[in-house]
Amino acid sequence: MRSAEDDLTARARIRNAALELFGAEGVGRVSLRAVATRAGVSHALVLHHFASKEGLRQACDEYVVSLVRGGPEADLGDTAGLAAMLEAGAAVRRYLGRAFLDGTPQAAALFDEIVEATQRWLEQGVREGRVHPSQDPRARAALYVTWLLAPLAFGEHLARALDVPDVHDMEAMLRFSRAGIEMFTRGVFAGEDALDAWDAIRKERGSR
Amino acid sequence: MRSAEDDLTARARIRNAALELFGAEGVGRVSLRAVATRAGVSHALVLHHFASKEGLRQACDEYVVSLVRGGPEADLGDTAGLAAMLEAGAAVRRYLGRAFLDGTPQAAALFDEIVEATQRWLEQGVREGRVHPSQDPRARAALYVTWLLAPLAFGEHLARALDVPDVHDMEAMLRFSRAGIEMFTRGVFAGEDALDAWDAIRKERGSR
DNA sequence: GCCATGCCTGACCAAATGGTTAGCATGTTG
DNA sequence: CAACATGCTAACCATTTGGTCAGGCATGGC
Repeated sequence: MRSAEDDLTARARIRNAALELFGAEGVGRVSLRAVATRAGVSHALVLHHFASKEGLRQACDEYVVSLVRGGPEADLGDTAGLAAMLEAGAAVRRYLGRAFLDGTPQAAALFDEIVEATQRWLEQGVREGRVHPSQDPRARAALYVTWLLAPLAFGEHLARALDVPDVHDMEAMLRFSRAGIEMFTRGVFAGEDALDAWDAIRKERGSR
Repeated sequence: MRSAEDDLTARARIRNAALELFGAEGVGRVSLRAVATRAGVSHALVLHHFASKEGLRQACDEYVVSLVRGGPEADLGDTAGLAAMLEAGAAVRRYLGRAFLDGTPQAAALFDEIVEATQRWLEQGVREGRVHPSQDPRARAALYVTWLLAPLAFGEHLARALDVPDVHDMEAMLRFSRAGIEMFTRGVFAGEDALDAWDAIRKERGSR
């Protein structure tokens, strides 16, 4: 791993080091010195390249987001575009999870893009009869994306619940993606009770 | 709000202040001094009561978790137990999201509990015919919980996608919970294609 | 009155932090 | 060769940080 890192420019090495540390500990708990040490450079060089800690953080954001964008946006079909995100290294995933929680502008933009693409994809599916229509396509797309992204934030706990070392072991992914597809295909609830209950609440509130 | 806070013990006031700040900014970026100022006490008192920053953080964890546990665990039916979590103040929600991401022991234990209760509840539903059976009940329960918890981590983005100021406005909750129930009731995909595709991948991998 | 106890603070400390500056190599270009 | 940009560092700085300590100020029991 080190040997693979050695031929990267110092700038890239610093960015990678920051990515790992920020992802693992949270931006606030990581000092520029720690980043520098991990990248094998002086802490002044970090500032030289990124001007400030905030600058470094933004660079990380942009880099990660560009990693996820990767291919053409149009192929965000199914879990495809999202898969790229989930297949990234553990460090990148943790970083992304934090970026979403912190609500950095880049993460927000990325989220919006994904929702947009997903909504188009779902509506395309509706037209082709592969996807059920929804009363509120926008809300469904947003929530759908949220669900697909959820393992980013809860991966560690998911892994523990499934009793695997890492959610992104192929074995684990297969297992819980199966559960996900199952729910997306057949739903969870057998009857319409929950929907009816919701409608009742809606009506009650509407009449107040 | 101040007047409501005034009659709390200083210890509680400090804890609440920490909760808000930690949730909003992340533990690493919040200083004990900032917490003290917000609570209207000296920063020495924070240490006096909680011994260290880590102590304060643990106290927050325990408090938040106790809030969520609230009622008897058995009534974690449907979204009930989870609703408590989602209905908590924005600050508590953000804090929880961070706690899950950071993987604090208390958060991990809470997650495990919820998964356990949810699995029992789902299996009960299966026996009563209200819930579809699953090939892998454990994985389904874990993923289901993850999905219900997802708004904790992505609430801000969800709100933006739905164009509401806060995901927990009643209006917004009704809207996206409807979408969720829709998906949980009817699924998303109309055919079994995705399931078949998964089985194909499974078979291919298994034969390698 | 007086001492004990619990809540609370100001002053202090060593360490760490983000950031600046001057300067050292190492090319590269005229 | 001189001039100059580039990548990099050591030394330094002001500020902030988590944490300690001695003591103030109530309250209440004796």
